[in-house]
Amino acid sequence: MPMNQHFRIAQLLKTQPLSQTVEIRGWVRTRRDSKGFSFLEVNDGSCVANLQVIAEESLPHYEEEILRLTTGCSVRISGGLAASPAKGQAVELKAAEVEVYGWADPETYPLQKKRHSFEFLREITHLRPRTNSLGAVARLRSALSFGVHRFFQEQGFQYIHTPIITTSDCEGAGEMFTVTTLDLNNIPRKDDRPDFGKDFFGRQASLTVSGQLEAEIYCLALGSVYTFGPTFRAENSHTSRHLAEFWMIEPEMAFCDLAEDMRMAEAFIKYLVQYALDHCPEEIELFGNFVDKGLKARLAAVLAQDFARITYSEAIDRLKSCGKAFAFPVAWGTDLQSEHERYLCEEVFKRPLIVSDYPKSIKPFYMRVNDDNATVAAMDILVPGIGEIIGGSQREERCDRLISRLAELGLNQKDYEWYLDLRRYGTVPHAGFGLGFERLIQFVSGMANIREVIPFPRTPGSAAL
RNA sequence: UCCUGGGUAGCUCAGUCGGUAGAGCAGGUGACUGUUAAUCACCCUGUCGGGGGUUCGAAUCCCUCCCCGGGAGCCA
Repeated sequence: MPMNQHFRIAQLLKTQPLSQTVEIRGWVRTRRDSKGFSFLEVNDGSCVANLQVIAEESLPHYEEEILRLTTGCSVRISGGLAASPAKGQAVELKAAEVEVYGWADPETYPLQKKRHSFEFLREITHLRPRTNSLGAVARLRSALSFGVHRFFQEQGFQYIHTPIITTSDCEGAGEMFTVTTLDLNNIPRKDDRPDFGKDFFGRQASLTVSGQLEAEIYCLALGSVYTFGPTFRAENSHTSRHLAEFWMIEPEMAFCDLAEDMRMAEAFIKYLVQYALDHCPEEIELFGNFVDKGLKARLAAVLAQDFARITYSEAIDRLKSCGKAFAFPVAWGTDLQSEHERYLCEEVFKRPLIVSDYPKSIKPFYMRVNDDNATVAAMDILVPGIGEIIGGSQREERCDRLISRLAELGLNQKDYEWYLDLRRYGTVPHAGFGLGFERLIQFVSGMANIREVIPFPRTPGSAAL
């Protein structure tokens, strides 16, 4: 029994302490009346299942209170747990006492005893976790968060808190949100531009788009590290897989090359899928039944097979020779388009796919240049239905190569001196990747829209609560 | 930002050729019932996204604005 003196329904259903007096606290999902008594379905958020409560008419306030209970009312109920005589549940609670904490006027309470569209539920951000599906997502998210930490802790990684407010731009990651305390009605200017010298930090600061560069610092001191925190992109993206605020996991490993990076990433995803199946079987069952019929088979397939692997150059050859007409032309040196990735991942390989060794011209400065001097040691992991879920690379550890890459890309070396120091002093081969946590939850749950897998989605034009 | 589909009852939607609106679910009342998406009967609910225009007459046609979904780009 937990410290707060009442049973959680999840535990109750698991242990089934028959003929004991127990007390539950939760919210009424539905009420059905029968001759002489009522059935109450109570959910306390601990699991998908409700507990069926039998409330006899002999209970005090039966007419005035119990017969008025509707979806959403909060209650405390104590009584004896008994085997249920009817099908549908193993046990039920014979109420001896029912106390109503709060009513929920059925005329105005938005949640009804029926299925709602996810679009509608998005409009009631503050009530949607009370539904079966969004509650299940919340539990899955919590479990997977813990699973992330467990994986890395088991592997000897250290958890690093990289800054949320940053003054370094992880080039190529996307548009940044500026953090400022300047008076927006009267912005000080210098040389016809805002004078960030007068701002809070004495320079322009932003919300982080990636903790990678900072994680490298600790990687090159502690060996293997990871970050897990909020990340912000000010892109005007209107899709089912982009958020302006999302959570990213970024491991960074010293003495590690791209091959090992890919092995680690594959093992990580498989670990989390297995973790979800082990710790959230009822939630996965629910998603499989109501959200995505093919979910369970797909997750099983992910665990059973190795991820497919292909280099960028091989991918280009494959796309060119497949005879399929694409809206965007296929040419070496240009980025793979969504349709190309989907074709390879969903039609050719039909499983997660790792594409590696992209042209250096389309990748950021920090990726390690391969011996061909044309490609870099980068990799993306694509999964069916979602697309890119991981992007990673071996980092350029050779100081002279890094300096020439900065110059090639027209970046100011002065801004990266600290980063270059990591190569000047005791440099080591190292690699890492970034996993979009919400995309992972989408993949594991089958939820089609990323706005359903984060409690409070932030997208262009929308930041409720 | 571009392409595309939408906005009608609390929710999900239908609405023909332009003639001021309907179903299912939810809700209310009653009946029945160890029920479990309960069942049956009856009842209630509308600024048809906003504004403008065409017309005798607009949910329907035209213009415009707002909002939402899906796709693309960008990426995780």
